[in-house]
Amino acid sequence: MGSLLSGKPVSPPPTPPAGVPSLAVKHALNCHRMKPALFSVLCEIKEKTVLSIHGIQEEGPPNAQLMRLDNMLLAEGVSRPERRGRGGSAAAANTATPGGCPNDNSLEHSDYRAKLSQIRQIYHSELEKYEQACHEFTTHVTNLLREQSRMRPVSPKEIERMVGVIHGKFNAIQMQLKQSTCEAVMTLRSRFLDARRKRRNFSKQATEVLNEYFYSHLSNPYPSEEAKEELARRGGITVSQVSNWFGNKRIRYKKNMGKFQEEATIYTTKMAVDTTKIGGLGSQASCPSTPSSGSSGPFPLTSARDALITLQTLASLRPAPAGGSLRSQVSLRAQSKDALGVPDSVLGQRHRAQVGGGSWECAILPATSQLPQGSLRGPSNGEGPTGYLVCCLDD
DNA sequence: GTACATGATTATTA
DNA sequence: TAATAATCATGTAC
Repeated sequence: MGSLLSGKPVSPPPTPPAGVPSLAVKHALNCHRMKPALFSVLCEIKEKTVLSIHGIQEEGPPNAQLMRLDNMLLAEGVSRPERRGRGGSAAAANTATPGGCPNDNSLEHSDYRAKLSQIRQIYHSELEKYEQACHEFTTHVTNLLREQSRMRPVSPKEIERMVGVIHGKFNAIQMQLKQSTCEAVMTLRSRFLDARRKRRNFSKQATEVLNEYFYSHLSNPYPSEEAKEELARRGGITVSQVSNWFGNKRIRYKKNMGKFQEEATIYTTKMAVDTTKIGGLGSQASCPSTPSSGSSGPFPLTSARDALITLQTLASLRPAPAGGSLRSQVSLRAQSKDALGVPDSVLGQRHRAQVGGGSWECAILPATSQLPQGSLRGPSNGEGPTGYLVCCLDD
């Protein structure tokens, strides 16, 4: 019960104005002769009211949702202050990147960590603001009640209860903050996981490595596990991605071979040139080994492959060691343009490569083209060839 | 916005 | 169990 203040007779304010009563009014109230009696009545009413409210607002069991939120924020590393190590989810993300491009993982992880850190900072900053506001407001209300206790019965218990109410209100705000923080973390996590599932085009190098293998093993484009591992290593992708790629490629190639003919020619010619560049000796130096090289099945030997093999064989030849302007020309197996299965667009495209002291020039030329003096080209196969694969070796 | 390319996923098959 | 075929979902060029 609040202490009774000595009252003196005073006339009550006729119609209290809105807002805080003036000092004169306060003084008049304090000095009113009826104040003690009025005060005791007020105290009785207060006591009943407080008890009833207290009964209603009795603290229930710990808020399960709040506990869940707290646990989650703790698990996500948001509740804890900024630290150097990875958060729980970030650590989990580090170990769960199947099929993703390893080259991008660190970037993705750092991005994830940066965003998580941002969320953590915002959370702690807001939390601090709320705590400060709560403290200020509690102090303000407490002081106000203490001051009011001079005019009306305000027990310490009531002040305590009011503080509890204020804390409850601020806790509700805090819970909203925690909830929105959890949502932000969840969104971030789902985006991160989606990003790992998201399709990304392979790098040019990876595509080239895979295509080179595919077109150089067109008769049997089924790389062994070792070959897959090698291709994965060279392309900076995973073995399963290599498997996926070959699965897709085989099907799409079979479905529409015409569409891939130009690509096949480009790669076979490129491969031939590359082979000569590295001084290949007939081996498929730039390609991982193939498990078998059968020519039957759904991928029959194509003319392009024939051409490649021939070129690779040619690569084993060397310019004449003797000085001078010896010009060696080598003929390839005769192939008509149609038999080669090349589109007109690649006719005439030349590819040069340095080999030792000389250079190769490979091209698929129209049958009618003027070849350099001494050049050899595939003899006519009697079917009216319209193009030849030609390779000249200069000294 | 649309069409096409392409990597990934899934159900089926040998 | 690996390959195939169909399909999904996203990237990219126009």
